[in-house]
Amino acid sequence: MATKWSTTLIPTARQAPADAVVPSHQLMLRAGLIHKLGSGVYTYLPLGLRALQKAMQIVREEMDNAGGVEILMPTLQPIELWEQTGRREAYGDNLFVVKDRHGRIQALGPTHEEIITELCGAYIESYRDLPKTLYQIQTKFRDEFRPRFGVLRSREFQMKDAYSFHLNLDGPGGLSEAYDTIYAAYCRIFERCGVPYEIVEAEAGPIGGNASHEFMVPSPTGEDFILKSDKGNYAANVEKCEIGPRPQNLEADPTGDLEAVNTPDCPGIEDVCTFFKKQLKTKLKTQNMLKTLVCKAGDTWVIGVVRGDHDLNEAKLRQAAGLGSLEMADEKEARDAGFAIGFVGPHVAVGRDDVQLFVDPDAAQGGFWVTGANQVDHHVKHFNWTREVIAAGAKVTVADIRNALDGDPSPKEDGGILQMTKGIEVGHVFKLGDKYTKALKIEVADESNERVNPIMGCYGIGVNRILASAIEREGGSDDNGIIWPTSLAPYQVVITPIKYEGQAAQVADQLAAELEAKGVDVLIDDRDERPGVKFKDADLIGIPYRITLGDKALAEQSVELKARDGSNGPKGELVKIDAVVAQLVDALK
RNA sequence: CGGGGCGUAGCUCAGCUUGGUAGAGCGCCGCGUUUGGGACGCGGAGGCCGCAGGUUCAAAUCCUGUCGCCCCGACCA
Repeated sequence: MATKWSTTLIPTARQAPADAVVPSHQLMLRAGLIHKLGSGVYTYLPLGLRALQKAMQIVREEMDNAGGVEILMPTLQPIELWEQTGRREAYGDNLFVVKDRHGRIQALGPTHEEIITELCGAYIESYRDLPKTLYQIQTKFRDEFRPRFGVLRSREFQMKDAYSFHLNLDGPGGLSEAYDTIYAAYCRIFERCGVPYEIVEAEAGPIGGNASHEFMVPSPTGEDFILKSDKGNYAANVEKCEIGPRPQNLEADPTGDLEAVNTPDCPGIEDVCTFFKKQLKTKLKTQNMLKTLVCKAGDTWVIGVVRGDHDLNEAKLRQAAGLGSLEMADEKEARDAGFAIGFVGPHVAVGRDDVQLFVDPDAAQGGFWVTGANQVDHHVKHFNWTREVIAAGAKVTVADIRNALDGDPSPKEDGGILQMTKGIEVGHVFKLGDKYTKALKIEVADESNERVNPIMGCYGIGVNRILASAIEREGGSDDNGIIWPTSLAPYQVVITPIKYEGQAAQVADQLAAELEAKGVDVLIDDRDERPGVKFKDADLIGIPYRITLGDKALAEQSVELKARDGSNGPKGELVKIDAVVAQLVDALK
């Protein structure tokens, strides 16, 4: 049955609440798709739910096509599982934790690797049971430090998460095969949803190599930074993006004698520059400073040096050091170990055999450098690599350890230049390896009856982000409101009688029934409102086609058909009543 | 968690500096006139001025605390 506007709940608004700052958020509120209950928590109203369900159904169909089987796992998860995999710690405050009446602690699932792995352990015993791909579409909870942009970063959201289990990485039934299959399914999903997307390489994790890709919808409101080569053959998240070869020169001559400068209370790069300008009346640019970051891996200190205006990429540093894990050092611990945090310079490595020193090519240069003096409240100027570090007996390794920037050379070494854009992450595929099966001690018997940990892949899609990005996309909205892709639109057609009575009401009901019989979702605006209000609302909620029933057209046995995207002209076209259903069904294919 | 800002009608906001009967526009209800792109007139409803203390004869307004929300930043499978 077609829905009558008067019976459903579509609270449209002329103005968006002041809270909303990005287009999709404002329009989802104004069009009555969602209602905010608290920070990062939203009710899906009828229109929003219908659009969400359309997206879910597309995801479901394509996951099924890709060989996935649907299950539904609990939101409430025993904290012990999270402790066993070390992720209670790793997830930290982002994990919602609740205590039940018996004092047992549970996590509200932000993702389900632990749970699916436990499930695998319960029922999958032999290589004969593999491979297996299971998925669910479910509400996830993350205690985001900063929810924002409406449903783009909320604390409670809909996610499709899939997990596959395998004995091997390669070959038939291997992880890579499932990965490629789901990768292809994702392409179909986003195509069907009508959202433009780009696939970028993402941080690979334990397996390394090409083990992770993100599906991004290009948008200025995206929170992820993507770099693309202008040659079109490379795209990566900034977390992962490699930079092509850059010249280095550690042997350059000093610019002067090393000189200490008293820089009280200036631990940061900006602080020092400001201090130089205000107190010393000397101009100092951030790119003339060396940023020296202290990281720790086990008993070894790993020090990364990048130019003051660059950002250290911890994953790159970890790889350069050949380590499995690495983190920024605890400040107190580092101080106790003799690092003047905030005032560290590369020459701190001199005479210490518990320190590995790495420098980014852009920082491995001659010229005028200011850096920490390895003494609180002091910096040095005229720092020189050869004199201060190499001749002093410390070893330094030059490596790509900083985040890529707009204009950097492409790692493909083909003269390509990296360009930075922003994107909304709507999907992520990831080869996990045996991280979880190992941590939870899940084993299956292989062909020779050896007990082995299966390897896993995980594959996520942010379903409500699909909706937001459909609105954020180029052409997803105009001054009048949303313009839905037909596949996601809550209704494909809205029938707008100028007055819902007499012949107009009859024709409206009849057309609605015929369209519904053909599988088209129809909304009838039966409200007693002025035509202008109905038109504005129809535009705002973004239904792809509007059939307008007015006296003049009806007198000619016709209706007006107007496409929301303007594709059949600003005024639409006149279509005979007995032809409009066929024409619409055709257009909606 | 650090910095900044905001909580007054369903929404957008004024009023606060200089304490003295709580306001506008939109929305809502009633009546009438209207009826092809967010109509008009008249009449109305609706607020513990986020909450709790304090100062004062008197607090939306000043002070303290607290909660909520937003923005920027650090952080982030």
